[in-house]
Amino acid sequence: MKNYSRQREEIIKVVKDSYNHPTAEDIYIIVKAKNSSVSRSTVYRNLGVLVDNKIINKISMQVGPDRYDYKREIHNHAVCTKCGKVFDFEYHFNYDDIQKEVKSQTGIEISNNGIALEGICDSCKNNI
Amino acid sequence: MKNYSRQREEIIKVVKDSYNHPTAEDIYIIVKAKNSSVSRSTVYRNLGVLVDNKIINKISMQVGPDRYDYKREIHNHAVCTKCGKVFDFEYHFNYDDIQKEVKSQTGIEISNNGIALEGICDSCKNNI
DNA sequence: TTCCATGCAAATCGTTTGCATAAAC
DNA sequence: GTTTATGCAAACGATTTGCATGGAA
Repeated sequence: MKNYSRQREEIIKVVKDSYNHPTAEDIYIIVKAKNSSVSRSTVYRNLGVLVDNKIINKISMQVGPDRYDYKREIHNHAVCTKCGKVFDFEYHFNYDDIQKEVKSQTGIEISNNGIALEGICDSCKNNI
Repeated sequence: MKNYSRQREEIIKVVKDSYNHPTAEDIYIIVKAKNSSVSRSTVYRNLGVLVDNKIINKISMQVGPDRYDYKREIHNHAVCTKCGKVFDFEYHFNYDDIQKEVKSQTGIEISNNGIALEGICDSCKNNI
């Protein structure tokens, strides 16, 4: 990350303070509401930079726009493939062992971000 | 799934015969090449139906279009977040226990599709 | 003869890009 | 003063939709 900018600071703060896996648009709205001017492209550009610098995670979705998550302790995600809601959950995966296995079988060096699983949430299951 | 159609049959066959996690566009090209006429919308519509009917899986990507995978034995995916390539790998996760934990912590009923992990593949790591 | 699926083109959604201006260092 | 970031609007890629037509039960 090169130059400081007010916008970038604001964006980081918003993601850090959001515990609900906001979308780029969510973040844009919140930053604007704080009477700080930003443009959508600045939000997208900075989210990209922050992901590259491993300050935040990007969660890609089966439905709807991508979501972002500030990196704290490792935790896992359960994503609803109907409505796109994201929940955190705890589970003791053996990350080191998994990492080693994946590396040897596929060559992929997995990022230690927790594991994302998919399914259908309660309210989606009932509202059909 | 309601009515049979030649196009749907072709699409299923193509996904079943592809072991490289094709995109909707890939599938469209292949079906057309078999001199069967299809439109892109038919491909997208049928892929949606097939996912809903749990005949195929949809893999959502951090980069590039979604990919599809015919459902066979359970296996896991390792996805490169730079180039979007998808690799299969084997690992003995305790799916039942994970499923139970996720359900009780989040309310999400996870689909038994294997687990997808993300990272950077060998060739992307070297080409920077 | 009703219902469902197709094909086309237009529309939509999320995101990226080019370019001129402004701010950081 | 050179580099890097911004804002705007336009472009883009992937996917969805409306509507008229064709095929299946």
